[in-house]
Amino acid sequence: MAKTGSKKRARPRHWLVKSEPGAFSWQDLCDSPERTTCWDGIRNYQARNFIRDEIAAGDLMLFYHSVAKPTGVAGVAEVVREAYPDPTQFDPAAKYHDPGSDPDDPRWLMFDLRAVEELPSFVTLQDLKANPKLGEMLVVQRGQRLSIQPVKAAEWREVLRMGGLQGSMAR
DNA sequence: GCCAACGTTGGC
DNA sequence: GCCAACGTTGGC
Repeated sequence: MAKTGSKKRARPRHWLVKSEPGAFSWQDLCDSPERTTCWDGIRNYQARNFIRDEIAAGDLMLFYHSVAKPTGVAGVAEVVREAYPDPTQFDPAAKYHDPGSDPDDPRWLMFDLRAVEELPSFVTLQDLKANPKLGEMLVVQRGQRLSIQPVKAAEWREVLRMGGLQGSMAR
């Protein structure tokens, strides 16, 4: 596993995380102690590899509501603790229990996420799809199910602009 | 509720 | 290693 400090790319990087608001919404994040939660339950290898290899403390994330009316980006969150083992994989009672994961070499990782700022105006998926500058953004691609997606710097700026957020975070 | 797209599993 | 079957995601 990558150790802290081994993630050498320029910081901060930008991401998009999906959550079904019926299970955990942007408001739920804001209402959490310290406006922070652990992002557990990731059981997809590509997303796991992002957590393990690329997501670092200080990275910023668009908090996206999937399976919602409407779907779209609700706010900006910050990674406040990077990759550590997701304990639910070892809990037989947990939905995300994975009996195949070795406690000495955990298969699944999580991180901690803190709400930073709500977008003054919610940016819907429809809005994103309608913006030609975002034509290559992963979340607008058909069939894109990855629950943690990298976001390019230009896309990040554009989404924040659309949501009415200017300033330092929009760099 | 429908169904397209995708990821995983398991037989061979 | 192939690929059909299955389960899940997620927009509509």
